[in-house]
Amino acid sequence: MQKSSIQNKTTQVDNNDNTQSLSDNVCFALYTAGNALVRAYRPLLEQCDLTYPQYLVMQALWLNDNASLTDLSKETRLDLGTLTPIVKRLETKNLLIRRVDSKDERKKIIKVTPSGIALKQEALSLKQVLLAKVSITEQQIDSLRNLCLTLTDDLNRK
Amino acid sequence: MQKSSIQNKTTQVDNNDNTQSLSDNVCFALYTAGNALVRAYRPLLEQCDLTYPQYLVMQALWLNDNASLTDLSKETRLDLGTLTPIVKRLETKNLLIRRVDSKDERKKIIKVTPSGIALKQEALSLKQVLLAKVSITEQQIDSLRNLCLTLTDDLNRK
DNA sequence: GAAATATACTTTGCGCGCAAATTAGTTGTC
DNA sequence: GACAACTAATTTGCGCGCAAAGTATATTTC
Repeated sequence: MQKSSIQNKTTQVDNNDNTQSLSDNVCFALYTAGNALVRAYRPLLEQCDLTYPQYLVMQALWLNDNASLTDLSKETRLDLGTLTPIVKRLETKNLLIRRVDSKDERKKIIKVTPSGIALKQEALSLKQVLLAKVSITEQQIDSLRNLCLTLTDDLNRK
Repeated sequence: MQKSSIQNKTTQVDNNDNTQSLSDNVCFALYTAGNALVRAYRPLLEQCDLTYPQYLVMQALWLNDNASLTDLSKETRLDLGTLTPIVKRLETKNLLIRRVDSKDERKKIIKVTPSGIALKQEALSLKQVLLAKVSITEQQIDSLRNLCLTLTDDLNRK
């Protein structure tokens, strides 16, 4: 249920810190991998004129069009304050339109345009290009994915 | 050596995309976990008056003081253009000083101050607080760490 | 030893990511 | 139907993260 005692391997009282380099830290590894991912995606997504977060939003919409901003926020796990300007930029690129929900005028309904739909195939194929650079097995990728999802839920809890 | 053929499970030519939600993507999972990590660390690091990247830099220095900016950049995997302002902020917080290397006046040597050293114990203990929220086993954490490191190397290669 | 090349760091510009404050519309309570 | 409480989206402020351009010092080449 809870983490086991954290100081049973050394005689030092407080510093059970066997860290020799930052790479010994999950946190660092995770943080760095996230940065590397976005960096690696950048030149690929450039040909679609998208940033990675913009790409995420488009993916969410390709799966679930006509979502409200709040819906998108839940799906992408991005803050509303982050999402608003991203969606606005995608609108100026003509990939989606935002209209007020007539049933609830606080809500904005986001709808992909034909241009936005046209981008789908090309953009989604980039994932294969990226994964081709990766040496780990599909099983490991799956394991990585699940560990990340669990960790995210753990960290978001309370 | 290389990824196996990518279209042998479906009859569709191009869209072997069985994605039902963003969570089916490693990339999304990784990106989200990185964000969740920084978000979860924020309130903890607040009592040290550090951001997560600033914390990373301090950790690097606690392990290896008197490093040049380029050394720090390699250790933290952060761009020099990212690092410069971070280190400046840490200097205004009196946690480190920057001085020009007398042997090579292009280099800046970064040295932790006594205040910076005094922060070490408290700051490093925060990791336990964070990990206590996490439900995955130590083995899984280790596996996650290694997968992230491998992935990072893969993505940074070429 | 002057010119070309390389290296170390800084600056600029832009897009996040998010906490906090704000605006506007909706629902609940009386 | 007025007022309070809530919800949806926007705005503001700040610190990244990094590509690209700029500045200064070192090294190489001739």
